[in-house]
Order: sequence, then C-alpha cells, then structure tokens
Amino acid sequence: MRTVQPNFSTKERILGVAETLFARHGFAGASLRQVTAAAKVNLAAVNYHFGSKESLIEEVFRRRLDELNRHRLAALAAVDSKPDRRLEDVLDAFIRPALEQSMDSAGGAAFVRVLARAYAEHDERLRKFLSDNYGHVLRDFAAAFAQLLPHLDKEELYWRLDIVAGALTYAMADFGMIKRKNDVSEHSHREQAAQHLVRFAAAGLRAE
Amino acid sequence: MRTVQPNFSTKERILGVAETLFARHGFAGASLRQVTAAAKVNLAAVNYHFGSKESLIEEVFRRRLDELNRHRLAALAAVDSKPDRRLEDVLDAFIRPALEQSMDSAGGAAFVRVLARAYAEHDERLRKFLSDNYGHVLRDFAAAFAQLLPHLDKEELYWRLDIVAGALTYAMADFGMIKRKNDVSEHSHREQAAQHLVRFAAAGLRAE
DNA sequence: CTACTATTCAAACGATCGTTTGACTGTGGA
DNA sequence: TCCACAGTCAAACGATCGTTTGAATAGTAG
Repeated sequence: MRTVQPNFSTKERILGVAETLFARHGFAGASLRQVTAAAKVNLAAVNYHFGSKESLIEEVFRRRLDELNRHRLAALAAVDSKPDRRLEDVLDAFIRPALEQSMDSAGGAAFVRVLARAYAEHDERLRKFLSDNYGHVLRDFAAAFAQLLPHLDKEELYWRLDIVAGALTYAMADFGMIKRKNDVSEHSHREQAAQHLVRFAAAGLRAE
Repeated sequence: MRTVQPNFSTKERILGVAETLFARHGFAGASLRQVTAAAKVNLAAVNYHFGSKESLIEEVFRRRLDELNRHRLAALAAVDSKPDRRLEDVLDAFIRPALEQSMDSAGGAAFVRVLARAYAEHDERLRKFLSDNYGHVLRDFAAAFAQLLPHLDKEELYWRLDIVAGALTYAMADFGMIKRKNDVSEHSHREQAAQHLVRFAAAGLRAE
C-alpha cells in the first residue's frame, strides 16, 4: 500500500496518512507521531497547519463528506428528473456514491472505515458535526423515498432508512464475516456488495 | 446512571465499569485509571485480577458473548423443533436475544456498543477472538435459513446474512439518526427497532 | 541585498498512559 | 498464636501522548 504521496503538499500528505491511520487504529489509537512519521513531515506540522488533533480529525471528515454529499445529491437530482423513477434508482443514488468513494484509489476506502468508526465512537461532538453535514442529504432522500413508498408513514420510513444506512455503513466498511476471496478483486467485491445491498434494501423498503 | 455496584466483588465491579467506559470512549480512549476510579478499586487491581488491559477487554467480551450465544442457540433450537418454521421465527431467534441483552438493566446496553466498536476497530486479534466465539453460531443460523430459503445459493445467503448482521449491529448500538422521543422509554424504543428490523430483514432475505 | 513572511525542524514541556513493585491488611487453617 | 496467602494500596517506573517553543530555512517583495 502506498502511504505517502511525495509530490503532495505537507497538508495534503498529513490528511491522506491520517485518514488511513485513523481508519486502522481509531482516533485515540493513532498518534500524531505515527501520522507525521508516515507522512514524512515534522511532528509540529499538524499543530501548525491544523491547530490541533481534533481539528485534523474534522478536516479529514470535511474533505470527503463534501465530495460524497455532492455526488449523492447530483445522482438524486438525475433520478428526480426522469419521468419513471424506480425505487432501485433512488437507492442506487444513495448507495453508489458511497461505494465509489470507497473504491477511490487514493484513500477513499480508508475514509469509509473512518466514517463507520465515527459512528461507533458515539461522540456527541462528532455526531453533531456529521448531522450538520449529512442531515439535509438524508432529508432529501427521505422525501424521494416517501414519494415512491406511499404506503409508509413518515416514522416507518425513517426507521427503514436508518436500517439501510446501517447496513450500508457496515457493508462498505468491510466489517462482514464474508472474506474476500483471493481471486476476486477488491473492486468487484465491493461491486457485489453494492448489488446485494440494493436488492436487499429495495425488498426491505417495500415490505408489507 | 449507576456506575458502581457496591456489593459486588472487585473483579465484577471492574468488568461492569469497563464495559460502560469502553462503550463510551473506546478501548484506547478509556484508561485503566478511569476504570478503576469509577469502580472504586485500586489501579493495580486490573493487572492483579486480569493480567493486562488486553485481557480485561477479552473478559468483557467473553462474559456477554457466552450468554448471548447460549440464548441464541436455545432460541434456534426451540424454533427448529417446531413443525412449521417461519422465516420470521428464525430471524427473531437471531435478533431478539441481542435485543434483550441490549435492554438488560446491568450494562447490557453498553455491551452492544462495545461489540459494535469492536467491529469498527477492525483489529485482527479481536476479530479472530470474535470469530472463534461467534463462528459456529452464525453457521448454525445459516443452515436454518438455508432450509427456509432454498432459492438462495450459499454465497448469496451469506451476503444477505451479513447485511442482516450489519443492520442489527448498527440498530442495537443506537447509531441511527432516529432520536428516541422523550415520551418513549428506551425499552419500547428498542422493541420497535427489533420489530422493524425483523420485518425489513425478512423481506430482504426473501427478495427475488 | 535586505526585510519579511511562511514553513520546517529538533527539542522539550507537562500530562497521562499501562504496568510493576513492595509494603500493608485481613482471613482461615495448623 | 503464628504462618501463609489472597487481596488491596500508594508510589513509582519508563514510555508515549498532544502541544509549544525558538531557532533554522526557504521563498518572495521592495
């Protein structure tokens, strides 16, 4: 695995390395000394460029979440404009950008694990930050789903979307028991995960 | 919240407090000094009774996993003996014990978060430990599901069970965006989560 | 060239980490 | 009564943590 991108700026190298190390060892488990050593920058560079470890963590999130939210909303808008919307299309608009980011060669896979870890950390500060960045996206998708699933009241719908988000988080972070076989590339492994997920979620959302 | 159980032994108090603090701050984030202070025992007690922090973590898992697995297998056996098995019954045997443990008054709720956190930690050592304790249970359930879902081949089935486990983990750990309303008890909140989960998962497993 | 700003660097700060030590306390059996 | 042993305790160990400092080093505008 490539841990350093030599021709990138100090700030970018720190962000990239921090992403993979936070994914692997957690926010408390990955020290700034590990990060700066792997990024081949001085220890003080983190506090110089980001102010604190806490701010570095937020910056790692902001960089990817802005991109993910943009892609998701664009995909949703594309689906919205079509005359015959299918449930699977909206689901795909929600799931595929996350999948694609998790296959991005430059640390995107790591970020999905960081995101899952943030959920697990259960830190109120981080949750508020995520809710501020994610909230309106989830609401837009909920509205799209609501149109396609008129038999579900609002609360029922939110429960089910919560389940979908959970399964997606879990699957994309590669938590599962299913071991990727050696003759299957990581790319096609995730592609399979996405397809199974969309089919499963579509059936679950339509239930009853 | 009650953090200390004064009439319990030192070992039991450490286990109980460690469970809630690991759930709240992670394994690296919760220090032995925090644990021993909250448990009102001496700092050295952890290394005396458990040997190391790592062993304490394993013991926290073992205590609850043994119980959870026993309940799950018992519930599965009860379903197995009935003549007309329904998919929802097997799902319930898988989901309900986890739910009930997460509602257990004495720290069970904390443990479910610890479990979710362990998934996120992605530590190979912990994963092996979990696989050793969980593996055969998952296999038994897979066999039961396989009988009820003959249209799914083995790989497809495992993918879907993985999704179910992910959604369960996520839901039980209370990661979701859905805020529990003030007029709903935590008990009935989790009961609702379980019901939504069973219905959603049943439809997802039956899909196609 | 000079003056100024931005960045990098080695070194050190105090705090906290997991662990170990050795003395002290209490209890039960010989 | 005395011994042995399990348990508890305060204190300290070396290691590592996030952060700060002040000097060294570009890079740039006047």
